[in-house]
Amino acid sequence: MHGNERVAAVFDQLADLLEIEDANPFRVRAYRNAARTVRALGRELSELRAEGRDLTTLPGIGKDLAEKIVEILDTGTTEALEELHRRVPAGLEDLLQVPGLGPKRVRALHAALAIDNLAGLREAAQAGRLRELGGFGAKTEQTILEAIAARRTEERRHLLVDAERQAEPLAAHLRDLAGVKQVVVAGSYRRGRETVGDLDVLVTARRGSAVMERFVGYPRVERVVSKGPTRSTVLLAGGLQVDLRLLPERAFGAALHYFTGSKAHNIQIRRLAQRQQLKINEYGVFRGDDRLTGKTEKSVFKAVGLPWIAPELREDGGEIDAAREGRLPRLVERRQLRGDLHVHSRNGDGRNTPAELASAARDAGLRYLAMTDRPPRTAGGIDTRRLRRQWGRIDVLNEELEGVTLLKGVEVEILRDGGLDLPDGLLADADLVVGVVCEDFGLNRARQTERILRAMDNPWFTVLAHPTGRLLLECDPYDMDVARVVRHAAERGCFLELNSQPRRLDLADVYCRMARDEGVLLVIDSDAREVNEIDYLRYGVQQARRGWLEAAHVANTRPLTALRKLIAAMRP
DNA sequence: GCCGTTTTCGGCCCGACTGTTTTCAGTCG
Repeated sequence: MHGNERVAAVFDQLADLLEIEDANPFRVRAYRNAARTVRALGRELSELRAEGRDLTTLPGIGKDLAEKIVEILDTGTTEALEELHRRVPAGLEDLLQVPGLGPKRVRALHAALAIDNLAGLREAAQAGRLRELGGFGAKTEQTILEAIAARRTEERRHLLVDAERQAEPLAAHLRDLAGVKQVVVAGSYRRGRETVGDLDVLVTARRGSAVMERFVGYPRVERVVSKGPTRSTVLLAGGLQVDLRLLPERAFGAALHYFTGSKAHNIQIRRLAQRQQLKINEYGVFRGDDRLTGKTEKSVFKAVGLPWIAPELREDGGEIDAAREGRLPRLVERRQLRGDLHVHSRNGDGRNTPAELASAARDAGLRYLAMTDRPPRTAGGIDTRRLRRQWGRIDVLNEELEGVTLLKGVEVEILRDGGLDLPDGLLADADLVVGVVCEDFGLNRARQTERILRAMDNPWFTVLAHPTGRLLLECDPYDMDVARVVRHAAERGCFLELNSQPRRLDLADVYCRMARDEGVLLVIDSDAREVNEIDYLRYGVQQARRGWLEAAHVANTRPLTALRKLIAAMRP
């Protein structure tokens, strides 16, 4: 662990330990807020520091935390944490991760039974000693044992695409019940985050509808965590947790806003309301005891003098100021994409022919599509004759195709030293060249950055595909100075890709926004291996929206002639 | 510990559900 993540982890640890010590809850929250700020930063703290930037200008970071950041960057920890660790055993932090155990109970366990780790907790629960403690009973003991047995001690996140495959059938199941009016999945799912922790389902229905029964009776429900008249929680097979909230119709908008979040966005909106003597909660907008509105989300924003803000922007990333000043972005939409510049056919590691892909692309509303297979390596080197043959066939195909044009592309590997593994003579004959890193992820930051910069300097280089190499929930991005790569792309005039594969979504939202700010054009590509994956473009678009991108910032919203001009301008 | 166009001190979100209370504390989101 390094850099920002290390800083955030130390702050989270400080928050946990302080909470166990019963410190001022607002002080605890300050640490958690700071951890979140650091994770969402999009820039390396070490770089900001090197640039002499005042860290206290970051939201939620004051003098004290700025000093601690510097200390953690230098030493990996902070004296405050070491000091706390001398008083609070490290194992207590693990206990906090057990569902149902919060700081109060952890402290009680430690004080009364000297329990300071998970093993000790399990032993005491099995021996039936927990129930002797005030506030604990046989049921709690049982729940704790089950949680430890199932290793349900840490939260798991799920890819947006996986969550969608659970959410949509569940929503349909609820809509099928007579009396149900609206079913919306809110939360980070609605904001289009690349991974989601759980689903928040909001439902309005006629009085007396058996919504909760319908919900907990859904066939994929594995366990009912809680069930009440307005709120229930279940765990689906596969581990996704779903909260359902049954709402009165007049509060639907307020609840939709509240449960869409993000938390940080909501706090800012409520603060704005407070200044106008208003109170906003999930039931509506209030002045004193008078309920002013709440039926629609738009009415909630309007009550605090703002236009409706797209869910993708609600991360407390400046969207409220932008809304107030009338400079919210006109976010890119899926229907504005006219092409896809990164697709694999049967000539590479895809499953369909170029003709099949072309017709699928046309059906998906696209006007151009680049075949970007990678020429196979053979014993005698790289087989470029096959690629040339494919390009020849594309010329023939384009004669026959109507409504869509195929482009002659190629995916080329960026070598360890930043060279490209195909000769310039071949690249020059392609309509576009997509560069990828597929080996040597472990280079150090300086070398990895230099490698990418050098590759971009090749005169035929067009797009840096999946620029940071991350695989969500599987593999962290390789260590690279993204800010420098973005600036270099701006100088060089080449594109950066936003890869729409749901496990990539690379570039991440914060870097999309950085690219936008630096004047770099992005390309939203499907990287499809089969016709169905062209649909993945919608995930890319949603991620782009989270990065504040408008159609003007996305190269493949341009007509083909305009796109060709952009590419020509990059070339000698 | 942070923050400030009502404040440099005094705020900082709060309601639902569970399991344990015998009228509510703790946890969670």
